[in-house]
Amino acid sequence: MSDTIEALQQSYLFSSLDEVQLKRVEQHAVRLHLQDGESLFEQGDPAHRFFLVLAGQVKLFRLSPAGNEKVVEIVVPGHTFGEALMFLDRPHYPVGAEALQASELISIDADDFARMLRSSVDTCFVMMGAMSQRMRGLLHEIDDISLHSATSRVATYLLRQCLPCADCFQLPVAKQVLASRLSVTPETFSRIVRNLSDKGIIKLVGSRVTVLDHDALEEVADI
Amino acid sequence: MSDTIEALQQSYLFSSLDEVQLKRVEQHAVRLHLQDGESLFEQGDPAHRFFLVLAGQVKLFRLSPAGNEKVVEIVVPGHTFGEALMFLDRPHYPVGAEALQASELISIDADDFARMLRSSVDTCFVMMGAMSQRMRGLLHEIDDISLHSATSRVATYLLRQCLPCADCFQLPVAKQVLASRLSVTPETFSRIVRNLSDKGIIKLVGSRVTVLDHDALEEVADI
DNA sequence: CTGCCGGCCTGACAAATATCAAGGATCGAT
DNA sequence: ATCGATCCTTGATATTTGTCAGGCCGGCAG
Repeated sequence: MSDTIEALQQSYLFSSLDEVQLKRVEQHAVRLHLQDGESLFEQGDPAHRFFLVLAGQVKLFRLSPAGNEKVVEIVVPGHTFGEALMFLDRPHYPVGAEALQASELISIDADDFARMLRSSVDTCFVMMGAMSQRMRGLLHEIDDISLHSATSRVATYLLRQCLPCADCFQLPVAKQVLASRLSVTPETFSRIVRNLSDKGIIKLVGSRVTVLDHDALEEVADI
Repeated sequence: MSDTIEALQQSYLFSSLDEVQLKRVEQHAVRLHLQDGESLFEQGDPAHRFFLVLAGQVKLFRLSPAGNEKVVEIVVPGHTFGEALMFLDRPHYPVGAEALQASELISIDADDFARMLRSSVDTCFVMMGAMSQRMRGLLHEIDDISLHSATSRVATYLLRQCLPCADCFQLPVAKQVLASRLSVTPETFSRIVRNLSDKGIIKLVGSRVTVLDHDALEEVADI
């Protein structure tokens, strides 16, 4: 079995497809490599393809008219992006995409995939489940931005990151990118982190974070 | 043909269903009436049903731990809400819902509708299109909140509202609700509107808005 | 080694927005 | 018409966060 098919199968979006369908997807799929900092598409470009990340990191971001950038999502290996657009009439990417590291992607033709979807209700349901979850995520973000302070957002983020490991982890991206993801300026991010350090709630060395006082951090997060 | 079926047919979500399917949906559908201010469900309630608004207005909102409220959407007749949840595992409403006026709704059983969806790929596609659009809306809102000032948001809202009619319209909801929808406090909303009035860009009498200087408003909106 | 560059931190300051408190308008019910 | 409740507006003040400018540090090329 081809490399590409194997990679596809491991992503939940394609998990309900049978052999024939997968082969068909593969025929319209293209592998591509992005260098660190390379742009994949710009906000507003017509959207004929969607993507699966195999390795690396890709940031999705919106630009303000003034040129400010808000990172909406950081896509990591195993995840897809842009697939929800194929159900719109004349789809355009609502965000820009740029690699944060050297990255490997598979790019899939949207029209062909949509045609194929018509023969797999199961995959439609997988798709709808995925979209529903993403909507929940977006809603949560709106909630976060409009009902919580910058400090609370940073604290919440730190708590989430330290869930899997025991109170200690690496920030997965540059601080300025993270700051944008959390809708604060790099300066404010730096100050908030410093504040938490001063209070003995966390320790930060480079991009290595240690949560010292979990309860206090939850207090600040104001969940 | 029954009242309910007729109402369903007019909503895009059900537009691809045939007679039999519609009848089936109808059997699990319930009409309900809400009084002004009456709550439909609370944030966190298990979500077994979704809704179609026939008349009135329903606000969807999130609550912060401190009890602050952010209006996420104001649902008007012909539109559905809550349907995206049926693809999640153990769905809970991520928002609360409350009538802003006396309202008429149809409530539809989610599980039954989902079962029926399996026999109508067309409707799946309608559904996915709707979800995709809603995601675009949410993304736009994130953009709005994090990349634009309160003034810009208010101006943008006013511009959108005056698109259909010629520079003159009624605010569809109480100002405090609108303020929350735009993620500002009622006080700030009031001040912004006053500011625009003082500059001769708009005129506001009660809830009747007249846009006097369209260009200037676009300037402020900073689209 | 040395100097440069990018990312990050810090301080002083400015701006936007929220908060608190009070007064005024509006509308429906009596 | 009057009363009361609710919504809206306004002013004074506080807070949060952003902006600008400069300095620091670490990695990398010369």
